[in-house]
Amino acid sequence: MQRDTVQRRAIRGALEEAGRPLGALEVLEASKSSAPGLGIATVYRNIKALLKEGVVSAVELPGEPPRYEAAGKDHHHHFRCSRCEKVFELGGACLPDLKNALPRGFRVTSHEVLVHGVCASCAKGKRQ
Amino acid sequence: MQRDTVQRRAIRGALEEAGRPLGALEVLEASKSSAPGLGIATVYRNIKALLKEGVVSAVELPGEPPRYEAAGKDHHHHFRCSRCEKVFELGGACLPDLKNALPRGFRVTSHEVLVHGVCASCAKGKRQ
DNA sequence: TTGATAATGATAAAACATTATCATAGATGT
DNA sequence: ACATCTATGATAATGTTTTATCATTATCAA
Repeated sequence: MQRDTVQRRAIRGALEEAGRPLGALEVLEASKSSAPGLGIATVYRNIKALLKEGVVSAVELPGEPPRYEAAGKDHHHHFRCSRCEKVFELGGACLPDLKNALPRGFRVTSHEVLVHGVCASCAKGKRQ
Repeated sequence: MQRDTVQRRAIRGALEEAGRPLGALEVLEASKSSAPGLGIATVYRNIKALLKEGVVSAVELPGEPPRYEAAGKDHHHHFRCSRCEKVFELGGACLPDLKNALPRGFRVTSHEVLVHGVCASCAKGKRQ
């Protein structure tokens, strides 16, 4: 994974410009305009490479395949629209101090929050 | 699913007495003492039935199969030990008001929090 | 421009948790 | 105890996402 290809640029571009985490198929769709004929295998290959490079990070979700977003952002969480199933970034909301909630002896390394609901677009009754 | 069987009682008992959410295989293990020869299919069948009855509820986790816990508890979240991979209940910690963090027009229906870390037992260096 | 070889696309295969199948065992009402 | 018919256990099948394979294409240094 060291050559500069249309596909690779398209995939990386799609992830960087999406503004929200994308699933593998979403990446495929978003990249097709700049890389016609793009195949899903190439999407997976490049996502994996971008993860290893640290350019992209995975957003794991309960019960469904991971989304991917540009790495290096400030700490944030996510919102999943139950209607269109898109995931959005959610800045500014975070957990309070956990000390009192933790059982004795437990050590925290990280945490994640997922908010469920309906996004603005879907709430307005739009198709997507 | 209307007859009273050893297997059914064992599975339900395991879930009610675990004190933490169990995965399907954990349920199998925990139930085997009271129901020798128990098969995984029966575990899945009964978990499904217990879910429908509302006796048990699913705890969905990012990137791995759901755990199951006794239903009807107060709002709470979960802690996952990255060493033994067990999931524990975490009472008392919750999100602050989300109003300011939400994009305009987004509606919230629910949320979930998962705290990652090391449980007391693993932190002490125990095997499990 | 060419040659070496990495990357791609199509698709088969893998990995997984979960569900279906089916013969048999066992719970229930009489 | 009997007859009925649900629940079980073993395992094949499914559904889904991801990875491997491999012939072909395209990048890039010389």
